[in-house]
Amino acid sequence: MTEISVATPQLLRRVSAGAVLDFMRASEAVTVTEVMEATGLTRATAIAVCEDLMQRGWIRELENQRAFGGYQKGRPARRFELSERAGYVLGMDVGVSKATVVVSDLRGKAIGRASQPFAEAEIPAEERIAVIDRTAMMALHGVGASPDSVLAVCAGVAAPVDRNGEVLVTQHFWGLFDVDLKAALRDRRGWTVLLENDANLAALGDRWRGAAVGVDDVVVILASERLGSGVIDGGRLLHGRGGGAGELAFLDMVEGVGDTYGIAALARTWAAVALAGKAKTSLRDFAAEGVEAEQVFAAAANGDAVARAILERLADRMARVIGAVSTIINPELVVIGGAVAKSAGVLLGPIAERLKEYTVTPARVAVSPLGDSIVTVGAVRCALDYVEKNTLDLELAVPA
Amino acid sequence: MTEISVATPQLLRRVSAGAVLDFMRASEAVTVTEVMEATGLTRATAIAVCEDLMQRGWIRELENQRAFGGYQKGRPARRFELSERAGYVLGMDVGVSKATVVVSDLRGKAIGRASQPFAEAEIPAEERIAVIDRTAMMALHGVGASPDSVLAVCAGVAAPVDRNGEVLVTQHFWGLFDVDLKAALRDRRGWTVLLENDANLAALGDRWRGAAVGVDDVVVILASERLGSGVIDGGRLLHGRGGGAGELAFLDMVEGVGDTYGIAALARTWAAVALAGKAKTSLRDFAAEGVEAEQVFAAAANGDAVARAILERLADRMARVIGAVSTIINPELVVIGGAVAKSAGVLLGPIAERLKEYTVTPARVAVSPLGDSIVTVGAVRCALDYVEKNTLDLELAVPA
DNA sequence: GAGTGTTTATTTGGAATCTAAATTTAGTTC
DNA sequence: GAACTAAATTTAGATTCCAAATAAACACTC
Repeated sequence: MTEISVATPQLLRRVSAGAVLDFMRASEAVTVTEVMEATGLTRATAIAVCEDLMQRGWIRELENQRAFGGYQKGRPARRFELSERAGYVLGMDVGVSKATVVVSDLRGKAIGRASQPFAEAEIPAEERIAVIDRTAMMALHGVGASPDSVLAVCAGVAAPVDRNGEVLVTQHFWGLFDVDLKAALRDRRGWTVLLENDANLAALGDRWRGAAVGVDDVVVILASERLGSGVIDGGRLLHGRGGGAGELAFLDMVEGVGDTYGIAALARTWAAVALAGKAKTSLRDFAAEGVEAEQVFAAAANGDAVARAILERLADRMARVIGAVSTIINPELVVIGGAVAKSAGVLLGPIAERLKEYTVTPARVAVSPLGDSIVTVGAVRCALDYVEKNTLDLELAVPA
Repeated sequence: MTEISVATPQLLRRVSAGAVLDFMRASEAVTVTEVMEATGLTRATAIAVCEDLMQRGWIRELENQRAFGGYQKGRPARRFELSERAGYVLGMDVGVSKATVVVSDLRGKAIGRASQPFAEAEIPAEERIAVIDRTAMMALHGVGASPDSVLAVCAGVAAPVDRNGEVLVTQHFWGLFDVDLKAALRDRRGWTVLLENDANLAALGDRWRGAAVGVDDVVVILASERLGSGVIDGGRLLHGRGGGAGELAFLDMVEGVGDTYGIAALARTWAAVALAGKAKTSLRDFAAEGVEAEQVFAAAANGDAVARAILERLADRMARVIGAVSTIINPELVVIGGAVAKSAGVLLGPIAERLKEYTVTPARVAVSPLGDSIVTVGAVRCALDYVEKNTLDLELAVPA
């Protein structure tokens, strides 16, 4: 599509086509009459737009119209449908120890997935990129999709990313390498790569298909190993100056902790301490070392006193964090996400109870059902957002 | 202007007119050629649009073109200019004890002002409205403007206001009366009234004409009597679910304070405590009661030890607040605003020094030059934003 | 002061896009 | 097969844009 700088008559078609496309994304097969009703366009225009979009490859016309619908009379309507396989998007979760890639069609259906570990935590940048690229190619190959058909890629990383997708502050492992993933994948595959903070993607993901569906003001806390959060206000992600919005490290100043550990990390640590100290009681069921967070939750469920004390402590800590967030951000809902979320349900009650002590505007608290795929789900959503916003500027590999 | 639901040819003119208007708002008298260069439109279209806007009354054509510019050759260009007096906006600061109203032209120039005290803190709603209305009429009368020429009104109140301008949570004095200012002024005067939290308006104001010009990620703390803040991220105000975003009451959980006092309130209180306790030393210059915050700042400047200790304490407290904000919101700049701002400059150094202890992403800190007019300045900006966004849907009282 | 050059205003023609209304097409119902 | 229905297509008219040509107003030079 040609670029449009000022208001030219072509802008109209652009607007109309966007409206029709939006409607089709939200529907199954549709008739022209339905398009007219949804968009307010006249029949002539609606048909012209549909034909336009067909030629570009974004939608297709169905055969066998008779097979559809329960209508009886009159000339049978043509039916159009989003060509959900006209292209694909990739959602990536680039963690410390592994890379995960999800292939999604244009309706957001995940149709492929691949995951590959990094050999070690501190491998060189190009090797890291090679692993990521290989994982992406594996995932694409698994669904028989060509790299040319990838319309956008979104990658989540555990570093602050500003709203332009730049990693400014070097932090954690990422800064050590400063892998320029955007340039690398653009050069190798010609892909458009969007970078985003993993907690921010978790927020997008959970708002799309998690506990926060339909909620415009929500904070999603990735709470397993470290605490980080993605903040959505009025449906928009908060970034801050350098992408650092949503950091929760101010807990340090309350408890003097050196870093912001998440639920799983703390459960493990506190359990290990309790075992080492050989306090009066229990945690009998655990091996003396290598205690896993899930074991602590399980023991608490079985009535183990020490484990329950740990959960109490966890709940209080989370209530403090959520209380502070509730006060300053005032979300409607706070979601606890990440791998630990499936266990964290038992914390909801205690957290809600204590929350009132720490804020006068307590948010609802929930756990995300998305588990550890919360970041890739968000990455897919982010890539789809880009594609949906830029559809009419994108060219498909196979238009006709 | 007729409402447009779908993409009709009139939409084009709308877009073009908007672009021309935006350019004219940012310029003095302009020629058609300048409009062409700024908007990309052709001469014919630019002229048509200008004539359109003239007919609606938003711009005017200048006589005596010869008088302008340093150009020499060719046919003299017609010159157009924003009709900055085509209508007015009102910016209101509705405080606990008084109401202030500023009249502004369409270029944002304050041309009138009036202020009226409320007889007592707890007067009935209708009386409160009557005072506000009377203040507005006084301000308008002062500049010879008719109520019909008011295009929008924005009022700042010390209560949470959500992004739709609704006061949800009843809080402080406001909730006691629940004055429905929007409906009252609409019914009485036919005005469109936008409600907004006072700290949010302070943020808009300071970003417009204060210390935060050009900064997209900024937090403005109204810090005189109570602490409240307005958060702007990516140029957009944060509201949260019920308009409560920007509350800073989580300090409570650090120091066990019952409410969130601001700088002036604390300076006064701590000074009074020091005097009552008759500690070892000084504050000699103050009367034993009725200590004012400014006196504390003045005494500190003169080397008074107790006063300096109070400032140290204030700086530490502010550093904690700003530290927490810096971490979770990550703004580029934090501005201290309100009446106390002019004295608070001496705190900037100590605050910046301590800030590093409380966050790893410290923001720059500044004081606002807007003093206690920061809220009305923001209210004017907010009302202008509304007018500028809706210009083509508004009708002027005197078009031709 | 007549000729030349520059800049702007105005007019004309053409293209894209929308709406609205009339006409054709393809099927159902009786 | 005639009447009816709903969708598709065609045609006409309006709006708005761009592009190019023409006209006007002024300055500068000789």
